[in-house]
Amino acid sequence: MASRSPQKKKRPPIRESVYEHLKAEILSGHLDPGRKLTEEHLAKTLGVSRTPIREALYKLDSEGLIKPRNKRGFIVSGDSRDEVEELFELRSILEGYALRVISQTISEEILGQLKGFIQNAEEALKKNKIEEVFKWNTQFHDSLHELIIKKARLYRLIVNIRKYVLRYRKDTLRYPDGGRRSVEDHKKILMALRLRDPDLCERIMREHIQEAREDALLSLFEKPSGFK
Amino acid sequence: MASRSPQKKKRPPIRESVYEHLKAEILSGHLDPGRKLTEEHLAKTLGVSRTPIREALYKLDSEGLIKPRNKRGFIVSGDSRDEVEELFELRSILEGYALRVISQTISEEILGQLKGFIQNAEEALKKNKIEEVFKWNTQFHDSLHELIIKKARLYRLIVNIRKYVLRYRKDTLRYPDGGRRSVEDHKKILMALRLRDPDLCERIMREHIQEAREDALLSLFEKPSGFK
DNA sequence: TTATAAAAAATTGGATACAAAATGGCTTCC
DNA sequence: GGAAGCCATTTTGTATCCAATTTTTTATAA
Repeated sequence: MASRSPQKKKRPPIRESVYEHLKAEILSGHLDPGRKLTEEHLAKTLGVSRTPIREALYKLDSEGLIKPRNKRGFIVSGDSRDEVEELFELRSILEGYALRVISQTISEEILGQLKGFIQNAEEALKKNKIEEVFKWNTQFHDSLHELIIKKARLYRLIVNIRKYVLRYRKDTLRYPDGGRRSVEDHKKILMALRLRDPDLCERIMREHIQEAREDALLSLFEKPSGFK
Repeated sequence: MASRSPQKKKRPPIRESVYEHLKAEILSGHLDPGRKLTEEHLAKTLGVSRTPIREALYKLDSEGLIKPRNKRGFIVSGDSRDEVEELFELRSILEGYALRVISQTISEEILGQLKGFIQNAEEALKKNKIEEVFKWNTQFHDSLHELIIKKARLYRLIVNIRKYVLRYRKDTLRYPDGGRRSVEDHKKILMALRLRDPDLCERIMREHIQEAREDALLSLFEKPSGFK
């Protein structure tokens, strides 16, 4: 144990920093859809060589965040209405099934935690603190996801998609009634979990996410004025 | 018209050939799980530079077919029992939902085609031509998948996972009754589609794939003798 | 002015070169 | 004999270089 260095002196590879950076830029909306990404430009901007840039771009491509244009670099994927719809649809399938599984194993303790998150969100709602509502709602979902971490692929899929659509959800809550309905849904989910009824759980979660989908589509594609 | 070349003289990139090659090797079982893959060795073996090798390896990693070992290259992912179970579980979720969607839009013409595939499989079954049964069963599923090609992400997910587990399915049919049961299931699926009952469709497809899962697990982890 | 074609510029794909990190074996000391 | 430390080897990570391809620009002619 003398030779084992106590602290890990591993620098993360540059390609990963680049990947995280670009991903954050895209998901935050800082890089608009349609934006052209060329290897050399990125390399110069970020001060690294093209090699790690390329590897990051390929990874982003495989996740669908950017699209290759034959030999003309990449562009940031636009979110067409259809694509957004499909993302929410996928979420509803996967998280619906996840809740079915969870309903069969969840403990009283976790149920209590979930109840707490809902109450917190409800209080924040009364005070009209939208950010807080969002925070507690996120906590609610994250806690559920943790319960299926053993199903690694399902978990990864859900978390990835969720990250991807997160940017749409914040707006959603701002819509009149959006926050309240969201909290109501979570109550229903909790109830279904308490009943430990797998079919009901799956159906309710699907409905919940489909509802979020409608709100997201509304806020995305039917903005009153200056969009994009 | 002089400048426009009549035939596309696009060579596919080497990284894709490498990717396809390695993927095939892994899925066919030619590369055993646990096998070590180093960039340089692969480069020398395949006669290309490390660059396309790396890009292929990263892609395989993102699909879970190989795993990075800190700084010690990659190894071919083993399929633990849990992982195989989860793959089939995911398939059952996704394809179940896909069938639900399909049931609402499928045409009489396609229904006729599906019926044909089933009959072909049935005849092959009578003649004990396992390869043929497998072929027609695959055709049956592929035809269904084509119907959701518009939902690009769902389609890609399904096709990818299906490719991944394909290697287990061939064995499955060899099991006594495996082929017959499979064809019976397809008949049930067709019936549910004819009824255009979304709930029934989803449930039946899930059951069908869960059944295939059981067979695969049996053939994988309870082989009578010399395995691996 | 417009269309066409050739040349120039930009950009990716692949190969190679070099540096850093990790492992494995070897030596040495107790 | 065993353990600790050091050196050589292996292998990845990044940069740079060259070739191929595509786009854009420019020049020329109708």
